[in-house]
Amino acid sequence: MPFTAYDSETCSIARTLALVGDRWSLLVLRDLANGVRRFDELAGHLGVARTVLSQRLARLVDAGLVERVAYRDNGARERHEYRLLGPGRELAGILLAFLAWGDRHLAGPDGPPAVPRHADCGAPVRLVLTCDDGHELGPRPRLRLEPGPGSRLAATQ
Amino acid sequence: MPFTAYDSETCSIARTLALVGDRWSLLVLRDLANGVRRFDELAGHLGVARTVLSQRLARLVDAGLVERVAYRDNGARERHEYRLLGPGRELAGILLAFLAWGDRHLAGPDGPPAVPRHADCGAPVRLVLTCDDGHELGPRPRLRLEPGPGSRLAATQ
DNA sequence: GCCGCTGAGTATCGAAAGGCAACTCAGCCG
DNA sequence: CGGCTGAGTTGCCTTTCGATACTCAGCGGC
Repeated sequence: MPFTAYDSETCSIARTLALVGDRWSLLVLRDLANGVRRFDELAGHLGVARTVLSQRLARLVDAGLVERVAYRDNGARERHEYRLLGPGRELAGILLAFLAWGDRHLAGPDGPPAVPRHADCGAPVRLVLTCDDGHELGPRPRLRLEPGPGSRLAATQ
Repeated sequence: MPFTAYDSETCSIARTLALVGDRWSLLVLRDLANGVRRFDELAGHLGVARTVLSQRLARLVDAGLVERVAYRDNGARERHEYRLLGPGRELAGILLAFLAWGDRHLAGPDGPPAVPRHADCGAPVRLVLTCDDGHELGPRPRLRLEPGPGSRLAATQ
């Protein structure tokens, strides 16, 4: 059965991309993961249009990746900030994969612009690809997607 | 120094997103990694507009992730297909990270729609996050991006 | 008590990107 | 010679994006 026999949109890659696969969502999540929490800070740092930021945050809140939390600065009026929830924090793997690839292929001669570290021990962090037989796969793994229990056949063709 | 002091676009995450961070590029790469190589097959399976597919393939070829190779079916005229190059195959980590997240959070009750396997031994494959001190970080790692040698300060502010 | 400031958005409008359908183009086959 | 097929390109329309301007709520100063 060729790969094209399976519905493209059912795949978890496609579903996840539909949620966060635009130009800005992952950058918003990156900033949230690094302590940038307020609307104007996000807009200023990312350079995203405020309308778009507003929509993206609403979508992320809706999907349960982010929560909107009230706060109050020293005698200022109550405002809201955005914080990662558990599912949002689990996106770290995606962000690290982007980071690692960019470091290998798009970094300038000075080296990587940013290094991810374990917040608890301070050591650099890396993603490792292993298979259940215990092989460690290198950076260019040969692998194949096979249909799982939730697979569906493509509607057309 | 707060995270916002560093230029958002210099980050490898931002650079990689600028290259493949749209609705379709990663799906094209997913299909290429699974043996779908021809323009019409890709267009049909993904449901992407042919114009957009054409642009995306051109960009991927340009960036060196994909090559355009001539082939000839039994006595048909020469045509071209698209194949992953090394840097394109290295995107597997990104695809697997999307897949894993989607399986955890967006899969239906039937389970994951697709399972990634090591092409050599057939065993399922997974991404593991470790730090250089040997800790294995769980699915919700607490980590922080710190400036690396190639970091740059933000232009404004 | 009014004024203006600030953070956090919405409104509006032109520009860019995406999608659909129709057209082109090259060569093989009958 | 005319049609078929794979691989795009062209044109047109719709949706999304981005920039600027406006709103809104409350606090602090005067």
